[in-house]
Amino acid sequence: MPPKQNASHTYMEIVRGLPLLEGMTETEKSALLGKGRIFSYPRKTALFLQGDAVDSFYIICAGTVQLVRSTPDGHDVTTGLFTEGDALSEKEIFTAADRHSLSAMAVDGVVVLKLPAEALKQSIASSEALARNVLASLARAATLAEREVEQRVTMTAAQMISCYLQHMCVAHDFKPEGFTLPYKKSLIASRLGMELETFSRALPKLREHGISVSGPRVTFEDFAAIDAHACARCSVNEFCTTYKSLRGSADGATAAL
Amino acid sequence: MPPKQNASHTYMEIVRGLPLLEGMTETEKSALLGKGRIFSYPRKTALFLQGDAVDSFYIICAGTVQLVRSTPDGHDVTTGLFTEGDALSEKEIFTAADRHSLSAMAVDGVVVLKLPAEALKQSIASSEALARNVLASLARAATLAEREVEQRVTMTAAQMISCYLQHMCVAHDFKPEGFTLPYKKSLIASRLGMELETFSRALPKLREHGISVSGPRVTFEDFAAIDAHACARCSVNEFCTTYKSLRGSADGATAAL
DNA sequence: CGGCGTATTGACGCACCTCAAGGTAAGTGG
DNA sequence: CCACTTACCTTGAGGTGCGTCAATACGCCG
Repeated sequence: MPPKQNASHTYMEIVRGLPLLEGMTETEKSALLGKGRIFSYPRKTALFLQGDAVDSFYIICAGTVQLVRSTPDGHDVTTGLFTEGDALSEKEIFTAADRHSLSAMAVDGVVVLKLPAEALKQSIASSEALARNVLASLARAATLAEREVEQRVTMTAAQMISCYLQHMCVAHDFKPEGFTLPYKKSLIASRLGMELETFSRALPKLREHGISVSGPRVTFEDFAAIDAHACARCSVNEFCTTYKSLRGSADGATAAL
Repeated sequence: MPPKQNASHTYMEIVRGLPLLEGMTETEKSALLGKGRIFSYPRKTALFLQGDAVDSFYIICAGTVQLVRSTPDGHDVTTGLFTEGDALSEKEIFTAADRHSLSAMAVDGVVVLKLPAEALKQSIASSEALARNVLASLARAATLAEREVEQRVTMTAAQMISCYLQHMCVAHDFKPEGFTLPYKKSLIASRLGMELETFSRALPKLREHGISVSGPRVTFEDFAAIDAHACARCSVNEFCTTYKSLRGSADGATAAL
């Protein structure tokens, strides 16, 4: 199923503003982005599949993409969820892997800017700013992945969920007083490397640790309890620092509940 | 305990030949390496500790370094083992993290070339070849870390050990017909994120899957069984491809046993 | 010899997986 | 409008792999 092409210009504007391109001159940006085109993928379709040639670089303009590996015994592992502003397959391009070892599936309707891998490589050679940004982005990805390994070893399911919800709250700029899960629970469970049943069973336990979840609705109720349960072990938690200032008022709000 | 300084020149020559510096001119190499100095660290001492400032880049000339995170509840997780030719703390330098979140411990006597982080950044800006190499190295690190997450989700302890031994065999250029473990078993277990007891108990099971381990001695006995047990699930396995040619003769050897 | 670091082995508990049976909620067709 | 389906989630019962604690064995060196 060939992806539909989309002529919209607004997406290009979104892309131009991304941190990944920060510091590049407008001419440099144009030189790079001019070589790309906007594509859209409907729900459940693949941007690329395990085994496909690595020839493109993707920047997500809208929607959510899931990276999945299908193991020979039929199990699927979601290795990452990416949304607006994220880039895809940088790693593969720079490791000089010629085939994808993961599939990228559109979780919902997805719009991407698709660039030839060569174009990215050329721009990196000519733009020092881009090189710096890509380096930083890869380094960040590597660090995050390493932390995930750690977490899986040291934390229980409930703690991982707690961490993930906090992370999500910051990343999507949700209000800690209450927000709705942006993905299906099964998708989140898969992302966290656990079974849906385990995920489901862990949610009620979270209430004892300061987070209440009913249906798709999440509320952070007791910041101190959240901290004690998960933050202390989770080193990647922007939540703690991000909402440190909030915490005074949030405690007040909790008292008022 | 301040690290001893070592005046040896031969280490510099090792470093000059590393893939990481491949493609740089001799002048570029000298400009970069001239800013570094050789240090040696005795067994059990720290190159840097969790919380230290990120100010240096390390290239290991000899020995083995263990990256560990100490969790608040006293558990240690080894996130990586690095040896001659590997680089340390690239990730931290390029994520612009100002503090180390892991400690680096010398497993045995370790000799490193220590460079100021700034020197590396400058050289990257001026040498396109170096920029490419560092990009590739980070991308590779990120990919490997992601694979590890996957493995931890999908594989049993025995399978992870099998994969690790195969990987080790290739990385250290050991003979598959028999080699001696280069690290203590407790270190390997820690690296694989499992308890020593679990590791110990898994070893006898490996015999049924084509790998026999007695004491520190490892022998790959049945390539087909190894494949069936671990390779099919382990996507990072250079072993399979590396020894594909060997396999015919190895099968012969197995038959002869 | 005794002490020390390292590895093996056993018994037990817990966290998670697996299979299976409801239970909602939204969409579909008559 | 209501039965029916489908997708998604919850809940229960039972199994298993790994962690934990504890006892024991092995190799090394003083």
